[in-house]
Parts: sequence; structure tokens; C-alpha cells
Amino acid sequence: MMRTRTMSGGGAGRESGSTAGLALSRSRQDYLKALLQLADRSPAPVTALARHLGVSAPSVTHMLARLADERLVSLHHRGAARLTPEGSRQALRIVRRHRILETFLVRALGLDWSDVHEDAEVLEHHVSERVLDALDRFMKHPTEDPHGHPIPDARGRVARRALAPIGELPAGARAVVREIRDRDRARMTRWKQAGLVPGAQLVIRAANRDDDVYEIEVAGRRLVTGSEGLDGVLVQRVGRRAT
Amino acid sequence: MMRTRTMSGGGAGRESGSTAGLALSRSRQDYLKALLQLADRSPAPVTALARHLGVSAPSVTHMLARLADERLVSLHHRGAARLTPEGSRQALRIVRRHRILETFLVRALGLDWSDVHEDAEVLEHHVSERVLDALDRFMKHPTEDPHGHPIPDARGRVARRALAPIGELPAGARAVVREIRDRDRARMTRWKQAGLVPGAQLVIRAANRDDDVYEIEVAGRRLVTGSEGLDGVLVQRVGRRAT
DNA sequence: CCCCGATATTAGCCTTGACTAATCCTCAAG
DNA sequence: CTTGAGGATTAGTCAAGGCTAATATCGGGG
Repeated sequence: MMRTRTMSGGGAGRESGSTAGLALSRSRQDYLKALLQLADRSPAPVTALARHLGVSAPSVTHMLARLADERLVSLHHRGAARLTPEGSRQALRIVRRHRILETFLVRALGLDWSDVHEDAEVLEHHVSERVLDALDRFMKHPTEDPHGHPIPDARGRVARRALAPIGELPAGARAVVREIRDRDRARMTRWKQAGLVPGAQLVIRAANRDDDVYEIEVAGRRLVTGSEGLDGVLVQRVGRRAT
Repeated sequence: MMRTRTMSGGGAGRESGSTAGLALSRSRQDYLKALLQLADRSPAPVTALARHLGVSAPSVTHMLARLADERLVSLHHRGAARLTPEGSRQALRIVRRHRILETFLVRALGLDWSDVHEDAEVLEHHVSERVLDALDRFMKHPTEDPHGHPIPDARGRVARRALAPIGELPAGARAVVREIRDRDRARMTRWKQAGLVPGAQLVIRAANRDDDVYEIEVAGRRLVTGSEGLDGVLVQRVGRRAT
């Protein structure tokens, strides 16, 4: 089953266009990154990938078939896909690039925390290994990006941490913000203005899960909010012992 | 004459793929840059462009037709082309990007002078205006890149300078190296090792144009060489009054 | 048991940019 | 005047990635 096209073709054989060392086209890199996020526990369905990547479902099916041919993903029940070990390695290399770039843009160039994602998203596909290493060196080998995400090391290892969404803490808990998940600039900016930034300490004053009302004290200020989006703020409990 | 295809097509209308603000595909940007270099005085012939860009002549003809449709180049006798004012503006924007990037890679990241061209060549197409401005700011608005080329300002203005190839100087002349033209890493490295870098002072000890032998004193050292390539070293005479 | 609705896939196209092969000009030398 | 050598151009393809429209296919309700 599946086409097994040789992809060598006749005369030309252009390279895929300056994808900076990795022999993967930009599109492939994006698919692998998406899979890293979406197929974390179980295989990601075609539709979810399509939504995430902003392309049509048939495009996803098609590309997944090619990636499977290239042994970068494995296909599962009803088209769902996940990364092979090799695909995972590649995806982590891209994530590393992304996070180093974000760190650079914020720390060195002084760009805004919540703006920087788009730029990194583009540059991650085009920065050569040499420049990437130089950036890394320039910043003294950072281990976290500006949102608090761990930066994979050059071999793709990520420090695993046990973090919880803010909404899961009981009233009275103390915690430190560790990670802010992107994907929605507006929300990120709101949190930032509320003081919810990596490193900030907070106390849950009240958590009413039924009515979806949370009252949090951050950096001395009170913040009352629904949970909408609060799941993007990952914290580490302190003070009391862990759940 | 010429096709006048509407290029709107049917359903989709993808954008051209992250070309950082300018609405020009990467390929178009490369063509414009090539024209800026090759069609400086007279229109550049198709073959010269093809050689410069590493593509076939038909590809050039084809692309020039499209660029002409878009009013970025004007076509002349026997297919030769030159930039329109608008094309020129665009090309200079790209050159500005390139030179700012090179300057950054050398000055801030400490990469090697003669290595940096390739990286800048790729990144110039993908760095957003925002990041470019930040880099420019970071380096305090440099006016020359590491090879001594002037960096166009944000509106495309370049400081015009009257420089001469080293081989044109008479024996006895004193001069300061101002610009090193790229395009051949090996030669650039040779010059660099010989001390021919922007800012270096030199004296022509002997210039025998007939036998193509030049003897130059740079930074205290003697350098005897043929002219091959010396035309890439542009200098400004000092001491005696200009020719 | 049949049909609906959500998903996935197949078919067929489009656009970009490049390629080769085959012409077509144009000019200069015999 | 003819021929030939260089360009330049036309014609026809290709590969990557995307898209739409039209099918499958699977999992439940009624």
C-alpha cells in the first residue's frame, strides 16, 4: 500500500531551499513540530493537525504519507500519526532553534516577550547551525526561553519538569510561575500585565471550580478571573508539600 | 507584447511564504539583487544573470518577463534588463538587510569575516522589519559592513564614494583600503591574511602593469602579487592629491 | 439494519520556479 | 550572400505543497 515514489525524477534535482542544515523542507519541519505538540500522548488525528497548521485535511493526509515514507512519522488507526524516534529528534532540533531564537530576540535585542514568536517561527527554518551555535554561545547557553520553556540541548534532551496548570491548585496554595504557553498573543499580554510571568510568585486566594472563578495574588496584586486560558500558565507549587 | 497573465487564479491564493514584509518571493529578491550588481551602468544580458544566479537562461527570460510585468525591471535591446526605480528601491532594501546581517554576524557573534556571506544571503530574505531594526539599533546603526561596503539607510540611500581598484594606483601612491568585494572566499581569505582589510594603510612600492607584478607594503609587510583579484580591493588615495 | 455525520482519502488542479530541447534572431566572417 | 556562433525565447516538464470536490469508511442512533 501507499505510493513509494522515488522522488529522484529526471534532470534537475534542486535542493529544497536553504533549510539550514536539516535536509527537511520548511513544510516538513512544521509538520514535525506540530506532531511533537499534538501527538504527545496519543497519535494526532488528521483534522487536529490540519487545524493546527492552517492547511486542509487532504494536504495533511498527503504530507503524512510522505513523512511516513521517510520514516519520520508512523501512521496509526484512521490516519492518526505520531513521530518516530528519528522524527522526534528532528522536531526537537527545531524546537531548540525556536527557543534559542526567542531567547535571543528578547534578551539581546530587547523585543517584546509576547511578540517574538512569529519571528522565531520563521527564522528557526533558516538559521544555519553555525549561526545558531554562535547565538547560543552569545547568550551563554541559556536553558530556558523567555516563556519559561526548557531549551533542548544540542542532542535533543529536554529537562522534564512536573508543572501544573494554575487552575488545578487548591485555594491557599503557593506557587511559582514556570511556563507561559503561547498560541494567543492577546491572552499572553493580559497575563503579562497581570504579573503572571516566569518566576513570579503567587498565592491562590480562592478557587471556585464550579462557578469558574479564581482569585489569585500575584506580586502583591489581586487578580480575579475565570479559568479561560489560565491553563496556559504552568506553575510549580512551593511552601506546602506537593500534591 | 508579452504575456499579461492575471496571476489571480482560482480558489487559493497562498501568500508567497514568509518573505519578511517585502511582498516579493525569495527568487524575485535574488534577481533584483543580481540586477543591482550587474546592471549598474548598462542593462544586464540574460546570460550574465543566469551565470550570476546559477540558473538557466530560459529561467531568467521567464522571470524577467514577470518582473517586467510587475514593473520592477525594464527590458531592453535583446533581452537585457535593468531595474526600474521601484525595483531599485526594493533591491537596496535587500542589500541593506544583507549588510546589517553581515555586520551583526561579525561584530556581535564573532563569526568570521569571510564566512559570513552565505548566512546573510539566506537570512536577508527572512528577517522581519522588526528584527532588522532591532539588530540595527543593537549595533548603533552601523554605516559600513565588515567588508567596508556602505549600508544603505532605511530609505535606500547609499553613500557614494570614489574608490579605485588597487591595481590602478601608480607606484609610490599611498592609500587606505576601504572595501573588499566578496564572491570568492579563497581570495578574500588570502587578502585578509596579507593584511588587506578595510582600514589598512598601504603604499604601492612598484607597479608593473605590463608584466602584471605589483609590490605593496601593507601594515609594515611586503606583498608581491599579480593583479589577479586585486581589483576586488578598493582603496582611497591619501597623501598625494587625488588623480 | 440502515442511514447519518464526522473523518480520511482519492482525484484532479494550480502556482512557483527551475529544467531541457528546440527554435529563432542577429551579426560578423568568409 | 551564406553560414555559423552566440544569445534569447518558446514549448513542454517536473517537483513541492496546497486546494476543492467527490468518495470512502467507521461508529452510532433510530
